[in-house]
Amino acid sequence: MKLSQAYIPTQKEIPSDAVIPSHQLMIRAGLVRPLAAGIYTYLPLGWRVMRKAIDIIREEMDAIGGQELLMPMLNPIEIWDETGRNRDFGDEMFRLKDRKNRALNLAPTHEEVICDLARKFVNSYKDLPQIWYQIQTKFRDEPRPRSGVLRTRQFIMKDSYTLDVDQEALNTGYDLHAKAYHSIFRRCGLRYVVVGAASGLMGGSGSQEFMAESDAGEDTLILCEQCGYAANTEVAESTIEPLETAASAALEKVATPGAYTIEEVAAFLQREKKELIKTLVYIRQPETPVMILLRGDHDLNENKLQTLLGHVIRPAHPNEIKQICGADAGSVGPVGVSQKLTILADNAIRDQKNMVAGANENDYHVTGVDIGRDAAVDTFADLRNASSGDACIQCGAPLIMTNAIELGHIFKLGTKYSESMGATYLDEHGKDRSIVMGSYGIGVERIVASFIEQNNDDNGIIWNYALAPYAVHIIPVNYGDEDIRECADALYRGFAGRSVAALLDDRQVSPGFKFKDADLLGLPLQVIIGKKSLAQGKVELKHRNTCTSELIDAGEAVVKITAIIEQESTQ
RNA sequence: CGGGGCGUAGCGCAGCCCGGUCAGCGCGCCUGCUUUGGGAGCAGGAAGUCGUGAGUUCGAAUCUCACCGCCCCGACCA
Repeated sequence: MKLSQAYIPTQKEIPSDAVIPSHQLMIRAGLVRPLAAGIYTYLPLGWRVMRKAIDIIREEMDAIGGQELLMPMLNPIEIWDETGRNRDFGDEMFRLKDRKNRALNLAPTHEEVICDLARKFVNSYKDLPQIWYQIQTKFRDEPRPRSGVLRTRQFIMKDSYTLDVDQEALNTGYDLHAKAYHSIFRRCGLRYVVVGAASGLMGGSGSQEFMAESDAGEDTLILCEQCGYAANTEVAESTIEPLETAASAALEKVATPGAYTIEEVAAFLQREKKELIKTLVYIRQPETPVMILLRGDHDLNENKLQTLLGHVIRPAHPNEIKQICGADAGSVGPVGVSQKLTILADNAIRDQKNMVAGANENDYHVTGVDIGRDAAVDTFADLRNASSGDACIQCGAPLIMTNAIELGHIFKLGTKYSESMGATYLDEHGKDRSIVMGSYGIGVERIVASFIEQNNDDNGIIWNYALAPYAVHIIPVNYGDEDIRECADALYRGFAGRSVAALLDDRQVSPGFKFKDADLLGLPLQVIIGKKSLAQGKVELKHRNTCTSELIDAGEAVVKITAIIEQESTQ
């Protein structure tokens, strides 16, 4: 491609509303343009990168026996009612009506359509297993689109689905996907980790996420560098050194005027935060109140609470707390509270003595609380967020926390969808059984954005060969100079003849302008053709990643560069 | 959905407090000449319903109200 004719709108200035590096660079390098909040156009250069990622995904999916298909993104709402997810997705699903007032939605994912296909066409165990996948646009009305293309309302996803006879067969399809995902992300050149995760709206018995380590990530991971334990904080566990057992003390009610938060109470009573009991009140839907006790320096993990209770939960409203406990949030606690209340406590406060809790009377706390003696705890469980410095549950080493971008997520769905939609097959004994399903997603934009987050410098993007929109950037310092132009054109033709994707900067702009643009676009190789070196029959070959350059014979440049690309592409 | 910020030329911004030659700057764009190894120089030029709508006022980019849009933090998030 010749830059003089290309639609690659680069810009020097950082767009004011882009905050993270990938977002800034994707706009500055002319990869994408926003149309509305969370909705982007992929410009020619950006789409070339997307296609390269898609090609890699397609190759690896085909390699595990996946069959590509394409499902409609416009769905009749009825299939979503069958599984209950029309309700569960809530406002996150785009809904619309057709001219006959029939309810439709834009698909946020495709389990329902897959299940509909499966129940129509899978009859026998002989039809299984199947791996079906597509690479297609998804729609989600995110409450808050953000971070450029990392969280958008319309995005491209590779989603695949396994259909199997039983759990064991599902495990095989699941493992194949894990293998394919490793190949995909490794080939893309991403630094990533695999973690245990929560299944959320998808349901099912297990899931793992493939996470790109990045400060821009919305997820937080707990990692053990010693034994490799890795989990999303949604589900991460840790062990805590119990506090050295303080001596039991008598209960004492003390006035704590104006002190409501853990920080305020700790400061007022001159106790450490971890000596306080953090008391929260939640409602197990529809209306059962539950009291949760945590150590003052710990945070509740709602995902764990929800899993424990097996119901949808929500924090109690202030007026509910007042009604249940007789005091406002900030002054409530387990001591002397109504016996009807279920009290759950985090493992970390089991057997702790001489702690401080709210007195269920505004502006009062009680000291000397002995959990075993004074709090009618129904169940102790792991309810807190694991945190950096906690001990690993596997090896005891200190855990670390890191932010990450969710690249892919693989789920063992089981029969949640096949049962509700009646997707069954006949087994060897002629018995009707539900198809066992798995579901597996990859966010294509997130591959691109994560790569840029992990591979950039002050001057711009640093592509690898796997994702680079073009492999070589030809930079004639002065395209108006006849010798330079002839050399540049010859290289350009030479690359075209060898199917090497090359970009030729044939614009009449200053050399500095071209260099800045080339570094911004970040193609792996730059061939710089200047008057001085060309007089010696040489051109300059510059590597974007190392910023090193060498002079090579102009006449051999095409052959030599083609060889370099072939060699480095396969590493 | 809570909290904060923003909306003025294609992009980045000033002007708003204190209403009245305030329609302005930089980059980009167009024309001409010069220039060609790190976002060139000179000269000339085009371009904005000041987000939208009401209101206050003799007069509104500026004050008031409502609405719309965008960004950030939180909630939420397969």
